[in-house]
Amino acid sequence: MMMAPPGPTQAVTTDAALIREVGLRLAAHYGDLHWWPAESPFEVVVGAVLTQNTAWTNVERAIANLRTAGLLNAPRLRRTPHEELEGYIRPSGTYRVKARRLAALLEWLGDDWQAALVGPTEDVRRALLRVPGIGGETADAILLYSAGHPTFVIDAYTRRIMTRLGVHPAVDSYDGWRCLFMTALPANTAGFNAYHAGLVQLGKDYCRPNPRCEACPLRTFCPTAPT
DNA sequence: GGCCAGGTGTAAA
DNA sequence: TTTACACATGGC
Repeated sequence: MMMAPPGPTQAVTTDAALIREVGLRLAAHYGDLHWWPAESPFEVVVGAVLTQNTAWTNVERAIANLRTAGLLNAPRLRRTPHEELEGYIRPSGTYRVKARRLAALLEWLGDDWQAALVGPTEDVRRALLRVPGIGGETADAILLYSAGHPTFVIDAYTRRIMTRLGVHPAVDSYDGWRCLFMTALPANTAGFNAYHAGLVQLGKDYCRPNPRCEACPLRTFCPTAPT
């Protein structure tokens, strides 16, 4: 990966070392997060699709609708008429698109959805990515948070935080970012879970679009933060 | 009121 | 191959 030559005040380090250091600081600040705001593994699957380009609060309303209707299980949700499904998930936005994507995913998963996610991580991941509407982030969120596979989830928070920290992948793509993290960190489900959870929390608490650098636990080695 | 949110696929340039 | 756009609701 490309490295800028260290400036006079910048410690000599690699992106990988920086990523590991960020992980330590996130853990020190937030503790060992095990996280996805869902009550069951199947909710993770549904939520992963519904949260595409959408605030989580809107996803919660949609999931609440499905829960009230008793549809938070694969066999029932899979057999729900399409227009009815659209109605339930409407609060999550882009609901026609998401209803179609959810239906395609449920169809691929089948009634025994957990069985469909068993196998070598990269094999299952490739299969998920062939489902229309399931891209890298959605696939990795399902694999990590619902099925316990050791894969790293890249999202808008991850990119924003790391970019501000001066970390850039060799290739600025989803897989480029994922490769950077998977290379830098030991392949460990709980570790990936806690790290990503910490990034999201940091992105909400401090590293917002308008950042609150003063109290950020990463400010001391973030080149973007005012000194 | 306008901007944006834990993306993805498609169609123009 | 890169860039732009559609999808759409609700919170700030």
